[in-house]
Amino acid sequence: MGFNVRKARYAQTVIAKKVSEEDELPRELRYACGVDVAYASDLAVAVATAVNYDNLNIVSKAAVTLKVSVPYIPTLLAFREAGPMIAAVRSLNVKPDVVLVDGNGRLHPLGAGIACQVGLALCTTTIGVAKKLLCGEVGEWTENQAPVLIAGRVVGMAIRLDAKPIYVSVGHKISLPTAVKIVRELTPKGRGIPEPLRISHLEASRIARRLKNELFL
DNA sequence: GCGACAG
DNA sequence: ATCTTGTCGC
Repeated sequence: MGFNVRKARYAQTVIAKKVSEEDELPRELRYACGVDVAYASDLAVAVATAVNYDNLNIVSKAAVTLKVSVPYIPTLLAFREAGPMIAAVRSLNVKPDVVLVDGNGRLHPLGAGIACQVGLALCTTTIGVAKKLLCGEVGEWTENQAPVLIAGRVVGMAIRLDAKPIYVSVGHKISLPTAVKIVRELTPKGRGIPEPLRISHLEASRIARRLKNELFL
């Protein structure tokens, strides 16, 4: 049972139409979450970290380990990592108001990155945060941010909180301006990435390394 | 056909 | 993403 690239691409065209770029967040944000995935051979370790929006203190952290068989194919990342990510967020003890996903949202060839897929599945507000540009061209920088365009359309924003820029895009139920604002508020000075994502990344890496040593993977 | 390509 | 120690720098 191999992975069907053609069907996956078709699914993305359907997903792209269902994404909402309207702000549908509560007035006051209480919990923000960050999800990331690390690997130990074919075992995907997804970690979701929920923090208090105001002080960034951790309120809940959940890890899920699942065997994955879908290969990593650029633009089709969601079919490999969305499942573990969704399971991790669902394992949290709190329901986050917004979920930051390690990867892109609308900043994708078909406007259906992993953040969109996770948002639709959880029916929650999501934001895509990538460390490297997948596609598109970076426009003119204004202050510390520049739009990312695909065929003249703004699909994301490159923002530099420190040295290297990160790429923010709409996942689901949020507008790009609001997404950028939230990413900035969740990124402490000196860190170049939102705190809940940084914590999830470190935790997932630690767990993956433990699995390799203990299970000889 | 050629080159690029989130994690 | 992962394979990998020490080392240069703030």
